[in-house]
Amino acid sequence: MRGQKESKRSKESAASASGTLGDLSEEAVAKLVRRANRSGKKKCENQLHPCDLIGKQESRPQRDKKDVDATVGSNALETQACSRDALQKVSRDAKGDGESFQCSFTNSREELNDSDWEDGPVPISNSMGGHEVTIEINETPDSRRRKRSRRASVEDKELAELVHKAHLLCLIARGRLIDRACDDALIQASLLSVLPEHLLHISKVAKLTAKHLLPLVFWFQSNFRVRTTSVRRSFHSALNFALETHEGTQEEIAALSVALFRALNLTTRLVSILNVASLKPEADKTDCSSEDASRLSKGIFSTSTPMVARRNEVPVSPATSSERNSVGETPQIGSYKSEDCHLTSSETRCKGSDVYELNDKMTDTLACEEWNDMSEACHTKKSQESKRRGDLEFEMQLQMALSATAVPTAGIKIGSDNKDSNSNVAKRLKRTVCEESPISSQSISTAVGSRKEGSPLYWAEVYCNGENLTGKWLHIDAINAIIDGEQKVEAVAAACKTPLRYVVAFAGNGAKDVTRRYCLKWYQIASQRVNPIWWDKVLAPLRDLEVRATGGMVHLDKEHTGSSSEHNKENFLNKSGSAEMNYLPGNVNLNAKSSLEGSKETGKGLDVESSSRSFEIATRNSLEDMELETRALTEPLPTNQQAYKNHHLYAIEKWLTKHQVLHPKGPILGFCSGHPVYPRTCVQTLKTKHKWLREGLQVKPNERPVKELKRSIKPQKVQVLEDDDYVGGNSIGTIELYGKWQLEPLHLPHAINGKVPKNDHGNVEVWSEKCLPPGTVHLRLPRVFSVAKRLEIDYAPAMVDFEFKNGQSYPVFDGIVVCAEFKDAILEAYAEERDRREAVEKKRYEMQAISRWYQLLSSIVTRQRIQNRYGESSSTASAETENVNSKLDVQLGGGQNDEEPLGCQQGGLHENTPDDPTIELDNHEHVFLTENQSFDEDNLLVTKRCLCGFSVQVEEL
DNA sequence: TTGCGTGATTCTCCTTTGCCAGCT
DNA sequence: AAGCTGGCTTTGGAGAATCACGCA
Repeated sequence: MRGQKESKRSKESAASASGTLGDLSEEAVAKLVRRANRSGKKKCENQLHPCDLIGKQESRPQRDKKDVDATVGSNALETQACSRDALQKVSRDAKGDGESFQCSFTNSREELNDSDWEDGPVPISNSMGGHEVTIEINETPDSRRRKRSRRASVEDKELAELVHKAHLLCLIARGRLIDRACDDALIQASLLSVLPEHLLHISKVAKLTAKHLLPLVFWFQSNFRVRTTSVRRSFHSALNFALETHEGTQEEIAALSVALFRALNLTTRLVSILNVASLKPEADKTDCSSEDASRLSKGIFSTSTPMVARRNEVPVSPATSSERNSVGETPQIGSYKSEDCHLTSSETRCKGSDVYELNDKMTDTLACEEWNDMSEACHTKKSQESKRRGDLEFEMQLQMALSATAVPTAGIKIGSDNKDSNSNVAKRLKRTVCEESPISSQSISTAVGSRKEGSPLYWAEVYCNGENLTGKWLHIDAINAIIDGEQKVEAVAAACKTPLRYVVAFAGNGAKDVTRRYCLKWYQIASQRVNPIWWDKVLAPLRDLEVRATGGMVHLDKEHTGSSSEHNKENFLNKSGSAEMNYLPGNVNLNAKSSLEGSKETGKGLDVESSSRSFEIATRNSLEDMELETRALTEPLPTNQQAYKNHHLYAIEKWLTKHQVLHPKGPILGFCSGHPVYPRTCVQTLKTKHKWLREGLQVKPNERPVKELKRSIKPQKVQVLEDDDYVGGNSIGTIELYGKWQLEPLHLPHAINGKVPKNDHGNVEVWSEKCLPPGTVHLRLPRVFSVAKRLEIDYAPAMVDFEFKNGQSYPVFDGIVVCAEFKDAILEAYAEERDRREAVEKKRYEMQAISRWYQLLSSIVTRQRIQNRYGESSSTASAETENVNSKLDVQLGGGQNDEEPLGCQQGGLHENTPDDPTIELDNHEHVFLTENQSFDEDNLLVTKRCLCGFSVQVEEL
C-alpha cells in the first residue's frame, strides 16, 4: 500500500516536474473534475438546498434521533419537487464546475448548520401555502457532543488541495488577463488625455520617490471611484467602460491606476491578494456564502474595499469630503500614514447602513443565485425570511454605530418585524462600528471587518529608483490614496478576515510572488500555502516574464553602497522587529544566506555587501529577491508558544518531537513564556543506526546514542526479542537514536575474488546506490539470477524494500548484486537468454495459433459434414451454414491477400462439388494426397485438395 | 479576543528477512 | 522434480494532528 502511494507520488512529481504551466493546470483541473464527479454521487445525498430541509425532515423524521413533530401541509409535494430539482442542479454543477459545486455544497451545509443557532423548540412558520408547519426539535443533552464535525479524511484533503491549486491557477490567469489589459495602448492614451498637464512631468523625474507620486495618486483617487455592482462583460470592455464613466469595480479601478502609471513610463506592477479557496477542507465553511456569492457575481476576484463608497454612493474625494462631513458622515476608518511622505488620506468613508443592507441582501440573493433555477418559491422564501441571527446582529451593529456617529438613519431600512429581536440582540452587543482609532490599530473595526468585505485586494507597485539609494518597489493603493503602506496591508487584511496567503505581482504577462513583502507573520500562513515546490514550478515561467518586463540594472554607488546595505538591513529589521525581537538567529549570516538563496533562486542574485566590493551593478530583481529573503530570515519571534511548533526559523524545546533534539543547544534568541527560543537550524533529527544505514551513513565508532526511546513490544515478539536484540537498540525495548553529527560515510566490505559480501540473511540491502558494497553492481533484471547461477558467478539477491502483509514484514527482492567485473558477461548472457526465451515464446505462440486454427477448421469441417447430412431438413440451418461458409470464404479462402495478424498460418477452405461423382459425401473423410497439392511460391501457400473437391490453403512455415 | 492547557478523537507511521499448496 | 505463483488470520500500537472546550 505504501508502495502504491509512493509510486503515485512519484508519478505526480514526475508529471509536475516535466509539465509546463499548461500541463500543470490541465492536470490539476482534470483531477479536480474527476474527483468532483466521483464524489458527486456520494455527496449529493447530503447536499440539499436549504429549502429541502422541511422535506428532508418530513421524509426522515427519526434522523439524528431528533423528535420531529411535523404537521405537513399541502405544499409537501412542491417541496419534494424542489428537492429533486435541487439535487439535479447539484449534479449538474458538480459536472460543470468544481468550484461552484463545492461552494454551493458548503453554502448549503452552512445553511444547515445555521439551524444550530437556536437551541430548543424552533417554531417555523411557513407562509407559502398558508399552512403552518411547526417543527419542534428537542436536542438531547449530548447533541453538542455529536455536533463535532467529522474530521477531514485524506480524500477530503486531496480534494481541497486540488480545488486550492485549480483556484490558484485561475486567479493567476485572471491576474495576467488584467495585467495585459493594463498594457493596452488605447486605455493608457485615454488616461493620459484626461491627466492634468502638470502631472505629466512625473515621467521625466530622474530619481522617483513617493513624494513625486503623491499628487498623481491624489488626482487619481479623486477622479475614479469604486462601485460594487458589475456587469458581466469582458474585462477589457469593462475597463473601457470604467474609464469612460470613471467608475468601476475595485479590480477595474486598480487596473486603471496601473495603466496610468505605465502610461507615464513608470515601472509598475499590478499586485493582488489571491483570495484562494482554503487548502484545508471546509475551512471556509463559515464564510463561504458571502465570499462565494460575491465571487459568483463579480468574477473570480471579489471586489470590495474598506475605504470607498459602496453601490452608487457619491464618490468620496478629498475635494468633496468636507461637504459630506457637514451632512454628518463620520471621519474615517482607514487612513494610512506613509512613513516617508506623512501622507494622510483622511476621508470620510463610513459605510452607510443602506449600503450594507444592500450588501446583505445581495449576498443572500447571490448565494441563492446558483439555486434560483431550482425553485422560485424556495428562493423567494429564503431571501425574504431567512434573515439569520448573524445578519440581525450585523444590522444592529450598524445601527448602533450610526447612531453613535450621528449618521442620518433615514436610509436605514431595518424591518419592523425584526426590531424586537434586534433589541434583544443589541443587549449583547458592546462594540461599535466605525469608531475612530489610531493608525496603529489599522483603523478598521473588527465588527465591520468580521466579514470579508473591505479587504484590500488590488494595488500597484511602482519602482522608485529614488528610494533607499538602491531603489525600491513602492506600494501604492491609488483607490484609497495610500502610498508606501505595505506594512499595513497584513493588518487590514487580517481585520477583514482575508487571509494573506498569496500576494502576487503581475507585469509583462508574468507574475512574481511578493507575499514576503506584505506578510510579517510568515509562520501563520506557511501552513496555509500550497506545496512550495509546486508553487515554484507554476511561477517559474511567469517569473521570467515578469523579470523581463520589470528588470533593470541598478547602479550601486560605491560611496553609498556599504551604507545603503546597512540602511536596508536596518530598515528591514526595524520593520520586522518587534519588542521581543532582540536577536537574530545566531548562526545565520543574513547577507551570506540571503545572497546564497537569492542566487539559487534566480541565478543572478547579488549580495549587496559583496557587490560593493566587486560589483557596481545589480539587477532590480536580484535586489528584490534579497530583500524578500532578508525579510524571510528576520521574522519577529512569535509571542505564543504553539507558533513554535512548526516555525521555520525558531524552535523551543517543548515542542520538539521525540526524534528531535537541539544540537548545539544555542544560541538563545529570546524567550517565550519563559521558554528559551533557539534557531530552527539547531534542531536535529535523530534516527536509529538502521535508518542511517539506509541513507548510506553509519555511526562513528565509540559514539553514544543521543537518546534512548522505550519501545513497545508486541506480546508475540517478546520471545523473539529475548533471543535477539532489536536492530536499533542494544537492550530489549530500547531504541537508540543518533544524530547526524555522529555519522560518517558508510564503509562496507569490498568484494574480493568475485565474492559479494552478504549480510546474515545471505542478501544485500540496496536502499540506495550508497548501500552497495564497493566493487559490486546492482542488476535489476527479471530472472537474472538464473543467468548468474548458470555461469556459476557469485551473487546476492538485492533486497530493496519490505512488504507488509498479514501483519508481517516480508522482504522485497529486485534483481541481484554481483561483482562489477562480471557485469558485462552476465548482461551478455542475459541478452542471449532473453533472445532464446523470446524465440521459445514465439514458437510456443505460433504453435498455439496453429493448434487453434486446426481446431477451428476441424469444427468447420464437422459442421459442414453435419450440414450436408442433415441440411435438407432445416432450411434455416442451411441458410446459416451458407452464410458462415460465405464468410469463411471471404475471410479464409478468398482472403489470401488479407493480412493475418498471427502471420503463422492462413488457410483457404473450398467446398466444391466432388470431382468424382462416385464419392459418397455422407461418410466421406477428406484425404489430401501429396500429388493433388500445389504450392504458391509468391504467397508461400500450400493448397491441399481432397478428391471430394474440398481444398484447404495452408501457409508454409 | 486571544492564547494556553487538556482531553478526546482520528490519522499516519512504523513494524521488518515465510510458508505452503497448487500449477507448470 | 524443480521452479514459480499467489494466497494466507489483511497488525496494532505509538505518536502526531486536530478539534473542542474551559479558563485566564
